[in-house]
Amino acid sequence: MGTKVRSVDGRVIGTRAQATRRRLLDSTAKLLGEHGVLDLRVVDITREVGTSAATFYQYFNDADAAILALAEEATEAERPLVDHLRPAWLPSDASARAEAFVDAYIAYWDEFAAVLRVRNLKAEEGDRNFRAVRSQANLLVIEGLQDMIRDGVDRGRLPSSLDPFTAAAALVAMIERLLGFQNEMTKRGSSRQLIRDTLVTLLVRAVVGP
Amino acid sequence: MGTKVRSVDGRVIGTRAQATRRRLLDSTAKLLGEHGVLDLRVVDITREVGTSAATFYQYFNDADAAILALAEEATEAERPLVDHLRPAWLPSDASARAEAFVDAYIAYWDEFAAVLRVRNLKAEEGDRNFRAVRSQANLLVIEGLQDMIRDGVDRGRLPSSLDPFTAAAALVAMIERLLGFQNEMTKRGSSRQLIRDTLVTLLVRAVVGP
DNA sequence: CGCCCGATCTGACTGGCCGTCAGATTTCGG
DNA sequence: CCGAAATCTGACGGCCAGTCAGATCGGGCG
Repeated sequence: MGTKVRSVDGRVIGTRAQATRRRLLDSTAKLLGEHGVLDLRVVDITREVGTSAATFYQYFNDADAAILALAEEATEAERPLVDHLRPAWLPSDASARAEAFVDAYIAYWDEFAAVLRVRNLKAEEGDRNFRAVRSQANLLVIEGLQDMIRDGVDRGRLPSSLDPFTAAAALVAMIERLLGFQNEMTKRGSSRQLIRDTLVTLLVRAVVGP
Repeated sequence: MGTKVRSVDGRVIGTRAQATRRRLLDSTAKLLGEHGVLDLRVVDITREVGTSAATFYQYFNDADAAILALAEEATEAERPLVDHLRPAWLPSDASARAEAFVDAYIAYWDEFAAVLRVRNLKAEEGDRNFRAVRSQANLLVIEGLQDMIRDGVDRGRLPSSLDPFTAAAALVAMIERLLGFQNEMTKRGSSRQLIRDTLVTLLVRAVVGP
Protein backbone atom coordinates (compact mmCIF):
# COMPACT_ATOMS: atom_id res chain seq x y z
CA MET A 1 0.00 0.00 0.00
CA GLY A 2 2.24 2.78 -1.24
CA THR A 3 -0.42 5.51 -1.08
CA LYS A 4 -0.22 7.73 1.98
CA VAL A 5 -3.28 8.56 3.95
CA ARG A 6 -4.62 11.96 3.01
CA SER A 7 -7.07 14.50 4.33
CA VAL A 8 -10.04 15.63 2.27
CA ASP A 9 -8.07 18.48 0.71
CA GLY A 10 -5.42 16.06 -0.53
CA ARG A 11 -2.69 16.84 1.93
CA VAL A 12 -0.60 13.93 3.24
CA ILE A 13 -1.25 13.84 6.98
CA GLY A 14 1.09 13.43 9.95
CA THR A 15 1.03 11.10 12.93
CA ARG A 16 -1.33 13.07 15.11
CA ALA A 17 -3.83 13.35 12.30
CA GLN A 18 -3.50 9.69 11.46
CA ALA A 19 -4.30 8.78 15.03
CA THR A 20 -7.40 10.97 14.93
CA ARG A 21 -8.49 9.45 11.66
CA ARG A 22 -8.05 5.98 13.08
CA ARG A 23 -10.10 6.79 16.16
CA LEU A 24 -12.84 8.11 13.91
CA LEU A 25 -12.81 4.90 11.88
CA ASP A 26 -12.89 2.72 15.00
CA SER A 27 -15.77 4.71 16.38
CA THR A 28 -17.62 4.40 13.07
CA ALA A 29 -17.17 0.64 13.08
CA LYS A 30 -18.33 0.40 16.66
CA LEU A 31 -21.48 2.45 16.13
CA LEU A 32 -22.21 0.58 12.92
CA GLY A 33 -22.14 -2.65 14.87
CA GLU A 34 -24.27 -1.32 17.68
CA HIS A 35 -27.00 0.54 15.86
CA GLY A 36 -26.78 -0.07 12.11
CA VAL A 37 -26.20 2.31 9.20
CA LEU A 38 -29.56 3.92 9.25
CA ASP A 39 -28.89 5.31 12.70
CA LEU A 40 -25.32 6.29 12.05
CA ARG A 41 -24.76 10.00 12.68
CA VAL A 42 -21.53 11.86 12.17
CA VAL A 43 -22.24 13.75 15.37
CA ASP A 44 -22.30 10.48 17.31
CA ILE A 45 -19.06 9.29 15.79
CA THR A 46 -17.26 12.44 16.82
CA ARG A 47 -18.91 12.58 20.23
CA GLU A 48 -17.60 9.08 20.88
CA VAL A 49 -14.10 10.18 19.98
CA GLY A 50 -14.43 13.41 21.92
CA THR A 51 -13.84 15.65 18.95
CA SER A 52 -15.97 17.91 16.79
CA ALA A 53 -17.91 17.15 13.64
CA ALA A 54 -15.71 19.54 11.70
CA THR A 55 -12.77 17.28 12.39
CA PHE A 56 -14.56 14.34 10.86
CA TYR A 57 -15.09 16.25 7.65
CA GLN A 58 -11.40 16.93 7.48
CA TYR A 59 -10.79 13.26 6.78
CA PHE A 60 -13.95 12.03 5.13
CA ASN A 61 -16.35 13.69 2.72
CA ASP A 62 -19.23 12.03 4.51
CA ALA A 63 -20.14 8.99 6.59
CA ASP A 64 -20.12 6.83 3.45
CA ALA A 65 -16.48 7.64 2.84
CA ALA A 66 -15.55 6.39 6.30
CA ILE A 67 -17.51 3.19 5.77
CA LEU A 68 -15.83 2.73 2.42
CA ALA A 69 -12.44 3.00 4.11
CA LEU A 70 -13.52 0.36 6.61
CA ALA A 71 -14.70 -1.86 3.76
CA GLU A 72 -11.28 -1.58 2.16
CA GLU A 73 -9.68 -2.66 5.40
CA ALA A 74 -12.06 -5.60 5.48
CA THR A 75 -10.90 -6.60 2.03
CA GLU A 76 -7.33 -6.69 3.25
CA ALA A 77 -8.37 -8.88 6.14
CA GLU A 78 -10.02 -11.28 3.73
CA ARG A 79 -6.83 -11.98 1.86
CA PRO A 80 -5.56 -14.78 4.18
CA LEU A 81 -8.72 -16.77 3.49
CA VAL A 82 -7.40 -17.57 0.06
CA ASP A 83 -4.65 -19.66 1.58
CA HIS A 84 -7.28 -22.27 2.35
CA LEU A 85 -8.04 -22.64 -1.34
CA ARG A 86 -4.56 -23.24 -2.71
CA PRO A 87 -3.35 -25.70 -3.63
CA ALA A 88 -6.61 -27.12 -4.93
CA TRP A 89 -8.52 -29.46 -2.63
CA LEU A 90 -8.12 -33.15 -3.35
CA PRO A 91 -10.97 -35.60 -2.94
CA SER A 92 -9.03 -37.05 -0.04
CA ASP A 93 -8.52 -33.87 1.96
CA ALA A 94 -11.44 -31.82 0.67
CA SER A 95 -13.55 -32.17 3.80
CA ALA A 96 -10.83 -31.09 6.16
CA ARG A 97 -9.74 -28.22 3.94
CA ALA A 98 -13.31 -27.06 3.42
CA GLU A 99 -13.86 -27.15 7.17
CA ALA A 100 -10.86 -24.99 7.81
CA PHE A 101 -11.98 -22.60 5.11
CA VAL A 102 -15.51 -22.31 6.42
CA ASP A 103 -14.28 -21.79 9.96
CA ALA A 104 -11.98 -19.02 8.81
CA TYR A 105 -14.78 -17.45 6.82
CA ILE A 106 -17.11 -17.55 9.81
CA ALA A 107 -14.50 -15.86 11.99
CA TYR A 108 -13.91 -13.27 9.32
CA TRP A 109 -17.59 -12.60 8.97
CA ASP A 110 -18.10 -12.30 12.69
CA GLU A 111 -15.52 -9.60 12.88
CA PHE A 112 -16.60 -7.48 9.95
CA ALA A 113 -20.31 -8.24 9.61
CA ALA A 114 -21.54 -4.72 10.23
CA VAL A 115 -19.29 -3.14 7.64
CA LEU A 116 -19.79 -5.89 5.08
CA ARG A 117 -23.55 -5.59 5.31
CA VAL A 118 -23.38 -1.93 4.43
CA ARG A 119 -20.82 -2.56 1.73
CA ASN A 120 -23.13 -5.10 0.14
CA LEU A 121 -26.17 -2.91 0.41
CA LYS A 122 -24.46 0.05 -1.18
CA ALA A 123 -22.96 -2.15 -3.87
CA GLU A 124 -26.35 -3.59 -4.72
CA GLU A 125 -27.90 -0.17 -4.74
CA GLY A 126 -25.44 0.70 -7.44
CA ASP A 127 -22.73 2.71 -5.71
CA ARG A 128 -19.63 2.48 -7.88
CA ASN A 129 -17.06 2.65 -5.13
CA PHE A 130 -18.68 0.02 -2.98
CA ARG A 131 -19.15 -2.20 -6.00
CA ALA A 132 -15.48 -2.01 -6.77
CA VAL A 133 -14.51 -2.90 -3.22
CA ARG A 134 -16.91 -5.79 -3.06
CA SER A 135 -15.84 -7.17 -6.41
CA GLN A 136 -12.24 -7.06 -5.37
CA ALA A 137 -12.94 -8.82 -2.10
CA ASN A 138 -15.15 -11.47 -3.60
CA LEU A 139 -12.84 -12.18 -6.48
CA LEU A 140 -10.13 -13.22 -4.06
CA VAL A 141 -12.21 -16.17 -2.95
CA ILE A 142 -14.13 -16.72 -6.14
CA GLU A 143 -11.02 -17.26 -8.20
CA GLY A 144 -9.81 -20.00 -5.88
CA LEU A 145 -13.10 -21.85 -6.03
CA GLN A 146 -13.46 -21.23 -9.73
CA ASP A 147 -10.21 -22.99 -10.51
CA MET A 148 -11.26 -26.08 -8.60
CA ILE A 149 -14.66 -26.16 -10.23
CA ARG A 150 -13.20 -25.75 -13.69
CA ASP A 151 -10.90 -28.63 -13.01
CA GLY A 152 -13.82 -30.74 -11.78
CA VAL A 153 -15.81 -29.96 -14.91
CA ASP A 154 -12.85 -30.72 -17.17
CA ARG A 155 -12.37 -34.08 -15.52
CA GLY A 156 -16.05 -34.91 -15.73
CA ARG A 157 -16.59 -35.01 -11.96
CA LEU A 158 -18.93 -32.03 -12.27
CA PRO A 159 -21.64 -31.39 -14.90
CA SER A 160 -20.70 -29.10 -17.75
CA SER A 161 -23.84 -27.07 -17.18
CA LEU A 162 -21.93 -25.54 -14.31
CA ASP A 163 -20.16 -22.34 -15.31
CA PRO A 164 -17.08 -22.23 -13.07
CA PHE A 165 -17.09 -18.52 -12.40
CA THR A 166 -20.81 -18.29 -11.82
CA ALA A 167 -20.90 -21.38 -9.64
CA ALA A 168 -18.01 -20.05 -7.56
CA ALA A 169 -19.86 -16.77 -7.13
CA ALA A 170 -22.95 -18.68 -6.11
CA LEU A 171 -21.03 -20.54 -3.43
CA VAL A 172 -19.53 -17.38 -2.05
CA ALA A 173 -22.99 -15.85 -2.07
CA MET A 174 -24.34 -18.82 -0.17
CA ILE A 175 -21.70 -18.74 2.51
CA GLU A 176 -21.87 -15.02 2.97
CA ARG A 177 -25.61 -14.88 3.15
CA LEU A 178 -26.12 -17.89 5.32
CA LEU A 179 -23.96 -16.35 7.98
CA GLY A 180 -26.29 -13.39 7.94
CA PHE A 181 -29.17 -15.79 8.62
CA GLN A 182 -27.44 -17.37 11.57
CA ASN A 183 -29.30 -15.77 14.42
CA GLU A 184 -32.66 -16.43 12.90
CA MET A 185 -31.83 -20.00 12.09
CA THR A 186 -30.66 -20.95 15.51
CA LYS A 187 -34.14 -20.10 16.66
CA ARG A 188 -35.47 -22.72 14.30
CA GLY A 189 -33.21 -25.51 15.42
CA SER A 190 -30.09 -24.91 13.38
CA SER A 191 -27.07 -24.76 15.60
CA ARG A 192 -23.90 -23.02 14.59
CA GLN A 193 -22.26 -26.38 14.34
CA LEU A 194 -24.98 -27.63 12.02
CA ILE A 195 -24.59 -24.58 9.84
CA ARG A 196 -20.89 -25.19 9.59
CA ASP A 197 -21.25 -28.84 8.69
CA THR A 198 -23.96 -28.27 6.14
CA LEU A 199 -22.00 -25.50 4.52
CA VAL A 200 -18.96 -27.75 4.34
CA THR A 201 -20.93 -30.57 2.77
CA LEU A 202 -22.54 -28.35 0.17
CA LEU A 203 -19.21 -26.76 -0.65
CA VAL A 204 -17.36 -30.03 -1.08
CA ARG A 205 -20.09 -31.49 -3.25
CA ALA A 206 -20.22 -28.43 -5.45
CA VAL A 207 -16.47 -28.06 -5.78
CA VAL A 208 -15.03 -31.56 -6.01
CA GLY A 209 -18.18 -33.55 -6.68
CA PRO A 210 -20.04 -36.14 -4.60
CA MET B 1 -56.27 -10.94 5.58
CA GLY B 2 -59.06 -9.96 7.90
CA THR B 3 -57.21 -7.05 9.53
CA LYS B 4 -58.31 -3.68 8.21
CA VAL B 5 -55.79 -1.04 7.34
CA ARG B 6 -55.41 1.47 10.14
CA SER B 7 -53.95 4.89 10.69
CA VAL B 8 -51.26 5.47 13.28
CA ASP B 9 -53.82 6.26 15.98
CA GLY B 10 -55.51 2.93 15.42
CA ARG B 11 -58.58 4.12 13.57
CA VAL B 12 -59.85 1.98 10.68
CA ILE B 13 -59.53 4.17 7.61
CA GLY B 14 -61.91 4.86 4.72
CA THR B 15 -61.45 4.75 0.97
CA ARG B 16 -59.94 8.17 0.50
CA ALA B 17 -57.38 7.53 3.21
CA GLN B 18 -56.60 4.10 1.80
CA ALA B 19 -55.90 5.62 -1.56
CA THR B 20 -53.57 8.15 0.02
CA ARG B 21 -51.79 5.47 1.96
CA ARG B 22 -51.33 3.42 -1.17
CA ARG B 23 -49.90 6.37 -3.07
CA LEU B 24 -47.46 6.92 -0.23
CA LEU B 25 -46.39 3.28 -0.35
CA ASP B 26 -45.97 3.34 -4.12
CA SER B 27 -43.91 6.49 -3.89
CA THR B 28 -41.78 4.94 -1.17
CA ALA B 29 -41.11 1.88 -3.31
CA LYS B 30 -40.26 4.03 -6.29
CA LEU B 31 -37.79 6.23 -4.42
CA LEU B 32 -36.29 3.20 -2.74
CA GLY B 33 -35.60 1.74 -6.16
CA GLU B 34 -34.18 4.97 -7.54
CA HIS B 35 -31.96 6.19 -4.75
CA GLY B 36 -31.67 3.55 -2.02
CA VAL B 37 -32.65 3.61 1.66
CA LEU B 38 -29.90 5.86 2.81
CA ASP B 39 -31.25 8.68 0.69
CA LEU B 40 -34.88 8.05 1.44
CA ARG B 41 -36.56 11.15 2.94
CA VAL B 42 -40.11 11.37 4.10
CA VAL B 43 -40.27 14.84 2.56
CA ASP B 44 -39.44 13.39 -0.85
CA ILE B 45 -42.05 10.69 -0.56
CA THR B 46 -44.77 13.19 0.17
CA ARG B 47 -43.54 15.69 -2.41
CA GLU B 48 -43.82 12.96 -5.00
CA VAL B 49 -47.41 12.29 -3.98
CA GLY B 50 -48.19 15.98 -3.74
CA THR B 51 -49.14 15.90 -0.11
CA SER B 52 -47.58 17.06 3.14
CA ALA B 53 -45.23 15.28 5.49
CA ALA B 54 -47.83 15.41 8.22
CA THR B 55 -50.06 13.19 6.11
CA PHE B 56 -47.35 10.57 5.90
CA TYR B 57 -47.12 10.40 9.68
CA GLN B 58 -50.82 9.79 9.85
CA TYR B 59 -50.27 6.36 8.31
CA PHE B 60 -46.75 5.40 9.29
CA ASN B 61 -44.75 6.03 12.42
CA ASP B 62 -41.67 6.58 10.29
CA ALA B 63 -40.12 5.64 6.98
CA ASP B 64 -39.25 2.21 8.35
CA ALA B 65 -42.88 1.45 8.98
CA ALA B 66 -43.71 2.13 5.35
CA ILE B 67 -40.89 -0.09 4.18
CA LEU B 68 -42.07 -2.80 6.54
CA ALA B 69 -45.50 -2.63 4.99
CA LEU B 70 -43.94 -2.98 1.55
CA ALA B 71 -41.93 -5.96 2.78
CA GLU B 72 -45.13 -7.61 3.95
CA GLU B 73 -46.63 -7.11 0.53
CA ALA B 74 -43.52 -8.68 -0.95
CA THR B 75 -44.04 -11.72 1.26
CA GLU B 76 -47.53 -12.13 -0.12
CA ALA B 77 -46.17 -11.94 -3.64
CA GLU B 78 -43.69 -14.68 -2.82
CA ARG B 79 -46.38 -17.18 -1.94
CA PRO B 80 -47.00 -18.43 -5.51
CA LEU B 81 -43.35 -19.46 -5.78
CA VAL B 82 -44.08 -22.37 -3.47
CA ASP B 83 -46.24 -23.95 -6.14
CA HIS B 84 -43.06 -24.81 -7.99
CA LEU B 85 -41.91 -26.93 -5.06
CA ARG B 86 -44.94 -29.13 -4.59
CA PRO B 87 -45.31 -31.93 -5.29
CA ALA B 88 -41.68 -32.83 -4.71
CA TRP B 89 -39.39 -32.83 -7.74
CA LEU B 90 -38.67 -36.23 -9.23
CA PRO B 91 -35.29 -37.11 -10.66
CA SER B 92 -36.98 -37.19 -14.05
CA ASP B 93 -38.54 -33.74 -13.98
CA ALA B 94 -36.23 -32.02 -11.52
CA SER B 95 -34.39 -29.94 -14.12
CA ALA B 96 -37.50 -28.57 -15.71
CA ARG B 97 -39.17 -27.87 -12.37
CA ALA B 98 -36.05 -26.24 -11.00
CA GLU B 99 -35.81 -24.06 -14.08
CA ALA B 100 -39.36 -22.87 -13.70
CA PHE B 101 -38.73 -22.19 -10.03
CA VAL B 102 -35.56 -20.22 -10.65
CA ASP B 103 -37.21 -18.21 -13.39
CA ALA B 104 -40.08 -17.35 -11.12
CA TYR B 105 -37.69 -16.43 -8.36
CA ILE B 106 -35.70 -14.17 -10.67
CA ALA B 107 -38.84 -12.39 -11.79
CA TYR B 108 -39.93 -12.00 -8.18
CA TRP B 109 -36.57 -10.62 -7.18
CA ASP B 110 -36.48 -8.18 -10.06
CA GLU B 111 -39.75 -6.71 -8.97
CA PHE B 112 -39.06 -6.37 -5.27
CA ALA B 113 -35.28 -6.08 -5.08
CA ALA B 114 -35.17 -2.63 -3.53
CA VAL B 115 -37.54 -3.49 -0.72
CA LEU B 116 -36.04 -6.91 -0.08
CA ARG B 117 -32.56 -5.47 0.23
CA VAL B 118 -33.70 -3.14 2.97
CA ARG B 119 -35.71 -5.87 4.63
CA ASN B 120 -32.65 -8.06 4.75
CA LEU B 121 -30.39 -5.34 6.00
CA LYS B 122 -32.73 -4.40 8.81
CA ALA B 123 -33.28 -8.04 9.68
CA GLU B 124 -29.57 -8.66 9.90
CA GLU B 125 -29.06 -5.55 11.93
CA GLY B 126 -31.43 -7.08 14.44
CA ASP B 127 -34.74 -5.32 13.87
CA ARG B 128 -37.42 -7.59 15.26
CA ASN B 129 -40.18 -6.68 12.85
CA PHE B 130 -38.08 -7.09 9.76
CA ARG B 131 -36.72 -10.36 11.08
CA ALA B 132 -40.20 -11.68 11.49
CA VAL B 133 -41.19 -10.69 7.98
CA ARG B 134 -38.09 -12.17 6.46
CA SER B 135 -38.43 -15.41 8.37
CA GLN B 136 -41.98 -15.78 7.24
CA ALA B 137 -41.10 -15.15 3.62
CA ASN B 138 -38.09 -17.42 3.61
CA LEU B 139 -39.85 -20.22 5.40
CA LEU B 140 -42.35 -20.48 2.58
CA VAL B 141 -39.63 -21.57 0.23
CA ILE B 142 -37.36 -23.23 2.74
CA GLU B 143 -39.99 -25.68 3.85
CA GLY B 144 -40.58 -26.87 0.32
CA LEU B 145 -36.89 -27.47 -0.28
CA GLN B 146 -36.41 -28.93 3.15
CA ASP B 147 -38.94 -31.67 2.52
CA MET B 148 -37.23 -32.71 -0.67
CA ILE B 149 -33.80 -32.71 0.94
CA ARG B 150 -35.03 -34.73 3.91
CA ASP B 151 -36.45 -37.26 1.52
CA GLY B 152 -33.18 -37.39 -0.39
CA VAL B 153 -31.22 -37.95 2.80
CA ASP B 154 -33.63 -40.66 3.98
CA ARG B 155 -33.27 -42.50 0.72
CA GLY B 156 -29.51 -42.20 0.74
CA ARG B 157 -29.29 -40.05 -2.37
CA LEU B 158 -27.88 -37.24 -0.25
CA PRO B 159 -25.25 -37.41 2.52
CA SER B 160 -26.54 -37.49 6.06
CA SER B 161 -24.17 -34.68 7.01
CA LEU B 162 -26.69 -32.42 5.31
CA ASP B 163 -29.20 -30.99 7.76
CA PRO B 164 -32.36 -30.56 5.68
CA PHE B 165 -33.48 -27.28 7.19
CA THR B 166 -30.05 -25.71 7.18
CA ALA B 167 -29.28 -26.88 3.68
CA ALA B 168 -32.58 -25.52 2.43
CA ALA B 169 -31.81 -22.19 4.06
CA ALA B 170 -28.40 -22.22 2.44
CA LEU B 171 -29.92 -22.74 -0.98
CA VAL B 172 -32.39 -19.93 -0.50
CA ALA B 173 -29.52 -17.75 0.67
CA MET B 174 -27.56 -18.64 -2.41
CA ILE B 175 -30.33 -17.84 -4.84
CA GLU B 176 -31.27 -14.63 -3.15
CA ARG B 177 -27.76 -13.36 -2.88
CA LEU B 178 -26.61 -14.35 -6.30
CA LEU B 179 -29.36 -12.30 -7.84
CA GLY B 180 -27.98 -9.33 -5.96
CA PHE B 181 -24.62 -10.00 -7.60
CA GLN B 182 -26.08 -10.10 -11.07
CA ASN B 183 -25.03 -6.73 -12.38
CA GLU B 184 -21.50 -7.10 -11.20
CA MET B 185 -21.18 -10.59 -12.58
CA THR B 186 -22.37 -9.78 -16.05
CA LYS B 187 -19.39 -7.46 -16.24
CA ARG B 188 -17.16 -10.44 -15.62
CA GLY B 189 -18.62 -12.66 -18.28
CA SER B 190 -21.55 -14.23 -16.53
CA SER B 191 -24.66 -13.75 -18.57
CA ARG B 192 -28.09 -13.84 -17.03
CA GLN B 193 -28.68 -17.09 -18.83
CA LEU B 194 -25.52 -18.57 -17.36
CA ILE B 195 -26.56 -17.50 -13.89
CA ARG B 196 -29.90 -19.18 -14.37
CA ASP B 197 -28.44 -22.43 -15.60
CA THR B 198 -25.77 -22.62 -12.94
CA LEU B 199 -28.31 -21.92 -10.24
CA VAL B 200 -30.55 -24.66 -11.60
CA THR B 201 -27.72 -27.16 -11.69
CA LEU B 202 -26.59 -26.40 -8.16
CA LEU B 203 -30.15 -26.56 -6.91
CA VAL B 204 -30.94 -29.89 -8.52
CA ARG B 205 -27.72 -31.45 -7.30
CA ALA B 206 -28.29 -30.25 -3.76
CA VAL B 207 -31.93 -31.21 -3.62
CA VAL B 208 -32.30 -34.47 -5.50
CA GLY B 209 -28.67 -35.52 -5.78
CA PRO B 210 -26.31 -35.85 -8.77
C1' DC C 1 14.37 28.53 26.26
C1' DG C 2 11.14 31.05 23.49
C1' DC C 3 9.49 32.07 18.90
C1' DC C 4 7.51 30.77 14.51
C1' DC C 5 4.93 28.35 11.13
C1' DG C 6 2.55 24.87 9.32
C1' DA C 7 -0.54 21.21 10.89
C1' DT C 8 -4.59 20.26 13.21
C1' DC C 9 -8.76 21.20 15.54
C1' DT C 10 -13.19 23.57 16.61
C1' DG C 11 -17.04 27.10 17.60
C1' DA C 12 -20.51 28.92 15.34
C1' DC C 13 -23.58 29.21 11.64
C1' DT C 14 -26.88 28.10 7.56
C1' DG C 15 -29.94 25.10 5.60
C1' DG C 16 -32.75 21.08 5.56
C1' DC C 17 -35.36 17.26 7.41
C1' DC C 18 -37.98 15.03 11.31
C1' DG C 19 -42.00 14.55 13.88
C1' DT C 20 -46.00 16.98 16.16
C1' DC C 21 -50.21 19.52 16.82
C1' DA C 22 -53.86 22.55 16.35
C1' DG C 23 -56.78 23.94 13.15
C1' DA C 24 -58.49 24.02 8.13
C1' DT C 25 -60.78 21.40 4.60
C1' DT C 26 -63.33 17.63 2.68
C1' DT C 27 -66.70 14.02 2.84
C1' DC C 28 -71.06 12.07 3.73
C1' DG C 29 -75.31 10.63 6.10
C1' DG C 30 -79.66 12.59 7.10
C1' DC D 1 -78.17 22.19 3.13
C1' DC D 2 -76.09 21.09 7.82
C1' DG D 3 -73.11 19.10 11.24
C1' DA D 4 -70.07 15.61 12.67
C1' DA D 5 -66.47 12.72 11.47
C1' DA D 6 -62.68 11.89 8.56
C1' DT D 7 -58.78 13.61 6.39
C1' DC D 8 -55.30 16.86 5.35
C1' DT D 9 -51.82 20.56 6.18
C1' DG D 10 -49.27 24.94 7.71
C1' DA D 11 -46.21 26.03 10.90
C1' DC D 12 -42.99 25.15 14.43
C1' DG D 13 -39.09 23.35 17.74
C1' DG D 14 -35.34 20.41 17.66
C1' DC D 15 -31.59 17.92 15.70
C1' DC D 16 -28.08 16.93 12.28
C1' DA D 17 -25.19 17.82 7.90
C1' DG D 18 -21.66 20.28 6.10
C1' DT D 19 -18.74 24.75 5.88
C1' DC D 20 -15.48 28.28 7.17
C1' DA D 21 -12.79 31.45 9.62
C1' DG D 22 -10.09 31.52 13.26
C1' DA D 23 -8.07 29.25 17.60
C1' DT D 24 -4.78 25.90 19.27
C1' DC D 25 -1.05 22.68 19.08
C1' DG D 26 3.60 20.77 18.39
C1' DG D 27 8.11 20.40 16.50
C1' DG D 28 12.18 22.70 14.66
C1' DC D 29 15.30 26.59 14.85
C1' DG D 30 18.06 30.46 16.48
